[in-house]
Amino acid sequence: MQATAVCRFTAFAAMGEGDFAALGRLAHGRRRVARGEFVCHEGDRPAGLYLLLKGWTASSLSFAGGSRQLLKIHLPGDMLGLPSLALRHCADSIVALTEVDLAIVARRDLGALFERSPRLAALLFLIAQEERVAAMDRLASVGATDAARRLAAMLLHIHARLQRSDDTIGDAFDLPLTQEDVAALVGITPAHLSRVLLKFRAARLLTWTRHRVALLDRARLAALSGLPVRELDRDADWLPA
Amino acid sequence: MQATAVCRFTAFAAMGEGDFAALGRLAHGRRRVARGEFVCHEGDRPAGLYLLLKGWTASSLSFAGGSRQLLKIHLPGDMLGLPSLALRHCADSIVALTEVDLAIVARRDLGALFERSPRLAALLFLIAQEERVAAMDRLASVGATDAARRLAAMLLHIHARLQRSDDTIGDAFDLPLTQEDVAALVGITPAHLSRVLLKFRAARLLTWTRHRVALLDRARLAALSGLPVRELDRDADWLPA
DNA sequence: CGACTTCTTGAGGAGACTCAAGGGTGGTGG
DNA sequence: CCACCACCCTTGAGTCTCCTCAAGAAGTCG
Repeated sequence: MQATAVCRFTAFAAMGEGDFAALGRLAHGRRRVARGEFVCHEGDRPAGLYLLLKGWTASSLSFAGGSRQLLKIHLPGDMLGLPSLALRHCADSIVALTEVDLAIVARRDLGALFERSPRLAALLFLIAQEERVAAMDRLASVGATDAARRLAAMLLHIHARLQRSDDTIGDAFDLPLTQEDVAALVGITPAHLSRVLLKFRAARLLTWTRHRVALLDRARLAALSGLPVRELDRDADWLPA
Repeated sequence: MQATAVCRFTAFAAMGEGDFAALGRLAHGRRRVARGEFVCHEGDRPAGLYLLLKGWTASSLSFAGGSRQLLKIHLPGDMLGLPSLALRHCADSIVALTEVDLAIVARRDLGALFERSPRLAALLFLIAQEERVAAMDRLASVGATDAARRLAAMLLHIHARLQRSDDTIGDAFDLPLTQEDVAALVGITPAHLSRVLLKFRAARLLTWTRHRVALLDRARLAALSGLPVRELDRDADWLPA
């Protein structure tokens, strides 16, 4: 089990030795997915459950007519397939944006986690709530703000998540998405995204070359986005011991 | 503990006697909120945790400039305040759309649930994932479709949820939202909503008088929405016993 | 009945879309 | 090492959805 995965859990509370061990036992087996390949398709029958170890994936939902919405970018440490756990058919398609390494998690083992490691289960529950907050923020951003604000919010969110697992990245990061992907993520067309980027560059808010992005003025981007910075509750004292 | 709340849990798997009892012990105390009053405000310090017993509430996020996005409509049986459990400050504001009865849930008792009723905890986890799917669907709808499609998706979703707790409602239901609220929910302006409704009525898709809505042709509305019908996994066999 | 909220409708405008063409950029193979 | 190709990004023109602002109609409640 990787450090980036563990830190999602320890973000909320300290873990005991037994919890670390139990978390390590959760995953059995590996799966490698090449860039552009799908981890699963929406509508597929049983959903696999994975921990993303290396690389980026994106989950998306397609509409008749060819339009699609990118729902979320998954980074190392994220669990894949959890929402579809509640359904008969996969809710979303998950595509590998880079070469990806997955750790396979069996449903039974997840069930056993709830039985044997209540504290860990509660932490996993908190991670799910954190994901809900992120989805709520994105919904608000997409539903109530214009393209520039959405883009600012999205870039800041990805940057903040990258920074959580590596606080040495500074303002710049590699973004293995095409502008078509980014447009599908913020809910605009690639052509319009290109125009918005033109303004951002002119305002010295960022640089964006190929797959490298540098956020030159995060404070102004944050103000533009209109979203508050979300602080995690870093010592949840109500959790079982 | 009300039947409508229990059925959110039993939707995924059967519960034992002990589970029913544990669920009943989860709530202590009641809170009544008048229509238009807030259960909590975004940015507030500690988030209360509630089970909605009676009435409707809406959670929303506001932006500078006065625009707001309604994130979710809560119906009886829904838990309130869970996403903010992961944060230092409340993520969303929750307002009572009708007179509302809440059951108060203490964080400690939630923690104890994970410790003593692993099966119930896993079911609560599944409910959280179900909420994530709903949020994903709404994000896709708002990000990738036009006003008519969004409205169709939203109405069908609320209807389906109402039908889950009362399968005698038929096609019609009371909707305690103003058109301003509905507009904020689907991410358009009230003026435009009014125009979209005009078309829907002309196409005999629905009737909409004051606070009463009848979906005359749900099949066409569903096709219009572009979203698949989500079927819950009705016997999750991986859960702890 | 009167004040208020909510809904409808109009005119004008802005943000974002479509379609299309042109120019980079990186990768691949000769 | 260079040429070619595929993909990606940019930019333009025209259009449409949706917004803003505003006024009037309709419904609701005291």
